[in-house]
Amino acid sequence: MGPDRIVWMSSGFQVLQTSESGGRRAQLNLPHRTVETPVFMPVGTAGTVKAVPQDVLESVGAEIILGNTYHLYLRPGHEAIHRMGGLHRFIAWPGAMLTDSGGFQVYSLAQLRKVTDEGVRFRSHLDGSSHFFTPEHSMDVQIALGADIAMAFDECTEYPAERDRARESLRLTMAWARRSLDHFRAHQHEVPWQAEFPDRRQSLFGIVQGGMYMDLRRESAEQLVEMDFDGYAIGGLSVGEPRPLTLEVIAEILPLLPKDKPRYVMGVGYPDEIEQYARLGVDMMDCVLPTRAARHGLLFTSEGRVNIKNRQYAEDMNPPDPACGCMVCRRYSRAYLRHLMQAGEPLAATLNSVHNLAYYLGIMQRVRETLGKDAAATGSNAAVPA
RNA sequence: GCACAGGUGGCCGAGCGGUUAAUGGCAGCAGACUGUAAAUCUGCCGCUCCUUGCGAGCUACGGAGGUUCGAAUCCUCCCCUGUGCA
Repeated sequence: MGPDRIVWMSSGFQVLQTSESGGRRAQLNLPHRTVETPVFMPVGTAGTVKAVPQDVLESVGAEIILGNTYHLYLRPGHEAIHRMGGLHRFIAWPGAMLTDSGGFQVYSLAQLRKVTDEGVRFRSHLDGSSHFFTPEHSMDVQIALGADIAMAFDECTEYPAERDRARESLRLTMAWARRSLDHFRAHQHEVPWQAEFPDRRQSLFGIVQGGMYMDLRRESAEQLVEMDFDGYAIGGLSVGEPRPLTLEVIAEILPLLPKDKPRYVMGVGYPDEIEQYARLGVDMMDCVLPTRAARHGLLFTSEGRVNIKNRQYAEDMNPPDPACGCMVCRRYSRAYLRHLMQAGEPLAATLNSVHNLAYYLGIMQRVRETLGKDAAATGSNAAVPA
């Protein structure tokens, strides 16, 4: 049995082909560009995919990158960015962007925050100053930044979490999802580029939580679908749980999400994981791993992981990945990359990151090709009106 | 030549009579990293052996002696380095 030919259409999302395993080849039409999915999104928290210039991101095939509400609010400030024309213009990135809501920081900055129903009080990791984030505030910041996609303000539940804790955390996330959506709908026209693209609109995605409790997860998905977001994310994964469990949650929840809207698994993963999830029907993923690991000397290659700092590469004049055609592998040797790491040269971070991103994006490219070989013909960069 | 100050494990540098194979830092070796408080963090880092253990032995704080139950730490002589004065 070949892949079925059912095509799902929605405002900004066209599913071109769906495979037997559930994987979808689709196009996501966003205000700043059309993104081919399944897609991997490099993380650019503070307005930069660390160590990689924007033009290089483009040349390795990045179509959409992330920014972070919390970090950009603290510095340089969302209002300043709005005054400068929005995040795209500020960072000179004409492609698509997505901003995370700050929900992950509720998790990662656990030592620096206090959560109440109303919102979260953070102590800035930069200067210790106090800041109160509510769903409404997160929306205001994300609208001011003006990414193509904003995320609901959620609480990324830690692992392990007792059932009561996960339920309470989910209750908060669901209430915040409602408030996020209401505030977003009332203010989404205030994006900095609205005058430039009057017929395009920013999207808001809801985030499924529920810890590792499948019934809570299901409940979360159902409630979010009821609220009718532009897309749906599965959050709270890869926070330390066993990998089979991650897969179980994804496989269980994906079918509950609308087929005609993008599905995004947040914060994953290793190369084999993103391929696996994409073939299962995940349309979007993001992860700091390719860039962070790169800065730490870990390269992902067709031959597996290569810790380029290892002595064995000291005089290895082979390319980092012989099977890779990226601009780094075409030009530089393992020996040189190791030398740059050893010497603490900033170029090491750049070259390693470029390779890893090229590798990740190459994986997704291949997955897209095998999911729908004839999909490209329908491709178009025209944005679809709301 | 005289006067000070010094000579500590690959390097820098603590220790100044006993939990010292010797604090730290760097360098080195390896590991971790999953909606970025991360160019970070963790482990190892004198030699040998094994029953791999808060194991055994050996060697070590410029050199040689000495004092002491015990010395990198105190004393004597010698060698060397830096600074100042001749």
